[in-house]
Amino acid sequence: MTEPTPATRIAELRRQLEDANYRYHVLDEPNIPDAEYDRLLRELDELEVAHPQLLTADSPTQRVGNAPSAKFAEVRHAIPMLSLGNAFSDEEVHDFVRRIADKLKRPTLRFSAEPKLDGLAISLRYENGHFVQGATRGDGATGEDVTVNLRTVKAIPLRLRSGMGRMGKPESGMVENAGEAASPIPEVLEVRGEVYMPRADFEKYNEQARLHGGKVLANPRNGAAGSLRQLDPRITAQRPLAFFAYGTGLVEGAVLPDSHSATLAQLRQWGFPVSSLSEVVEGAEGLLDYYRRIGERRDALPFDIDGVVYKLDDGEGQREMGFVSRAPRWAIAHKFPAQEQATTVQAIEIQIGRTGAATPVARLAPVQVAGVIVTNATLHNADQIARLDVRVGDAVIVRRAGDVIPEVVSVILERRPAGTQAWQMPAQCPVCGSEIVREEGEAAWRCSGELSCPAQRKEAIRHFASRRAMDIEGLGDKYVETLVDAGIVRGVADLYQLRRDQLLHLKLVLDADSPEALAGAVKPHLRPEGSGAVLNAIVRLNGDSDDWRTHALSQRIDFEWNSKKIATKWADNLIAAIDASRDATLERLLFALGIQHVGESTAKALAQWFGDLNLIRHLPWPLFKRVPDIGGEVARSLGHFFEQPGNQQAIDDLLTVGNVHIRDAHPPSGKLRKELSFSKLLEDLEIPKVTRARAEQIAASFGSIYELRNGGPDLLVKAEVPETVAESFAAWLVENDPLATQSQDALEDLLSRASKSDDSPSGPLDGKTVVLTGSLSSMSRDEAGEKLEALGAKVAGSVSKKTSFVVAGEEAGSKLTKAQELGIEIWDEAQLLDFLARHE
DNA sequence: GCACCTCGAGTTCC
DNA sequence: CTCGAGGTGC
Repeated sequence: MTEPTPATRIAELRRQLEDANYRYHVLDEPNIPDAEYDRLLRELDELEVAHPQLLTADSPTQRVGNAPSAKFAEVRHAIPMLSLGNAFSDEEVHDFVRRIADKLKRPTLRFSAEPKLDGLAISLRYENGHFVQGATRGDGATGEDVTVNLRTVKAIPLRLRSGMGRMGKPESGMVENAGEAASPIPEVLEVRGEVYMPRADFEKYNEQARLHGGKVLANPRNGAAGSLRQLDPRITAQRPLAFFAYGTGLVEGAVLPDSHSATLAQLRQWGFPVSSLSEVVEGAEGLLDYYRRIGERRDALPFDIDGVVYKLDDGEGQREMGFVSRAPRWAIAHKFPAQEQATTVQAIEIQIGRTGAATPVARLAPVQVAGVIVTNATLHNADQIARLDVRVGDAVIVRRAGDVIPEVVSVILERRPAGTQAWQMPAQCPVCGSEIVREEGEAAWRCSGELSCPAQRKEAIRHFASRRAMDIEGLGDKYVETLVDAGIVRGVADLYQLRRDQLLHLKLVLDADSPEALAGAVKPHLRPEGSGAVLNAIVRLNGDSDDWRTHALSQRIDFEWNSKKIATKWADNLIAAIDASRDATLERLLFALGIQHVGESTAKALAQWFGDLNLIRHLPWPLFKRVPDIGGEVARSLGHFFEQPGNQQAIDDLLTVGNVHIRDAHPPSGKLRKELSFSKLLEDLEIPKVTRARAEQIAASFGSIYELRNGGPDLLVKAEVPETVAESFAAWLVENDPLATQSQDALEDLLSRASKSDDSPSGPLDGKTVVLTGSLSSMSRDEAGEKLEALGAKVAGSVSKKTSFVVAGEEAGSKLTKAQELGIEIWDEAQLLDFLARHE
């Protein structure tokens, strides 16, 4: 036998290595040991180095990767990568099948069912059989070019197998075989699939990472996604990534079989790993049976899955069903219920919210649920605890509801330790000691301390500064906490008087966390001087002026202050953000005040109808009911808020001392004026004995309420109003006097100005109700909402049959599903942009 | 008085 | 995202 030429040896080595890869990743039947594989790879590498002219991009040696690229290029998918509708119950699967059966008028339906891997969807492009480009799914239309990283994934073939070579023994698996005939290699082939990290490899990787102090991956899914987004492919090459193909995109120069199962078989022939769990089943019963069988095997599978996917198998049926938005009507993802775990309750604490609501929270022994460590879980309210009978020390089942928020599902009673006691809502607020009370008929218990409770005050300030309210960036929870504890900020108006030096001192307090850290920076001869109120605050904060911290801090402050070593950027930014928030819209300010039952939507309505804070803050509260969607409860709450002198003072402080300016004050809406006829107004004021009929009678005789106010009861009697009613009226005026003086101005203002203003300008979306869901790539949902509102639309938060249309972005969830069920028009981002462009 | 929309409020983790 | 409850129309 003669020595082979380098070219033939290289070809032979590549064939062997590719074959080994194929057997390992696709057939799951390794034919050579890892060491042998490495030896062949090394030999090939040496030959290629010696004969660089023979090196090709698709050689197995090229998987290791090259130097980092600066950034990923964008790749436009020739055919968009779809998203899938979701089903969570048997019922929804039946609906899905029924919809198809009805439309196609077929009694039996064949589906291809496969597990839904928890990884990262990608698209691979092959030209004349060579892997040329790979991209992430991105927004479905455009993804990122991660070709160099995908090259390092050994389960992804760099060249298609022609279909002529040895295919191994026929699969005992469930994929329908397309036959052994040679299939022509398409000129262009896009393969869609999922890159994932096998569980065992993920564990092994993390074990090594921990050993070497490297970065530990959070879960296999994040591991896969993070690995593909590495700028340096050499890092990706070290990550244990795998791949399964589940479909195709653009195909040119060849015709694929016209069923999903046969397409999968074809992909397998070309050398792609295809899940051997794929199966063709019939009807809803077949799907549910498949779902159940996979569910039973879920924990034993070598990879994470979050459900199964059903696709109508035949291409003709798929084409007839078509698409809704970007989701096919012929496929659906059937999700498994949120993963559950057992753990123990270490404590049940209560949190006090902005409104004083006392919410019990379970502190749990840390446990991993669906990929994240959970330590807290809400128990919603006392009723929920009573229903579950959760006790401290109990073993409980925790679930991440909707895969996000952890909740306690049930108690494992068999494991309840002896001597536990039923949990009870404490009688006093753990923060301020005020009584915790329950309103008649309400589920929530509340701390009665109102703004004297530090917890509520902090929450109120946090809310005030939050993004959707006054949007003071940089004022995080921790700073609010410390500012309030130190007594520097008592109410929201104090924010507007914060000084830079106060903030700098504060930051030192927060950053100092160990005696050593402080001591190192302290120069003994530097004594605190002139730090005044802030130092006092620190002393108070530490509770003890002899405390080491207080001494060390005061020294360090001066030292750092004098040597100008304090990081000032945060303080400067915060001051600037506070300054910027001085220019506010009425709507945001109203929302920021944190009035109970007044959220964004109600704040907006109030701003639009009344237009002026002075009017709103002095209005007799029953009049608020004239605004659509405001009823007795909300009106009363507004009244209660504005009746508190403290609140009025806070508003004054904001406007005068704080110099907050309302940008969009305007006269009241004309529509409001129509609502407020004199008789309706009288009725609204809820004056005892002034009934509807009486109100009409009075209104007929007088021009305005002020005529009455100033004329007194005699006037009423002259107008043939019974004396008892007149007396009641007079008594009401006296009773409401402190408020009435201001209310008179407010009312007068309202009545005199409202009639002059005209009403909302009309737009192309007048009267339409729009719901936004999912994420848009060209703008945020908020921005899109503003633009739609500018055109006259009402942007709602949930879908109902009143919804005019739904704008569905990426990863749209239940709202899209609901819109589909209700048959509501669905726009994708392109349609929205097009519409906005045409109506600017 | 009931059913159905909406909105408000609270919540976890990275 | 979910739950509870307010508002409104029937």
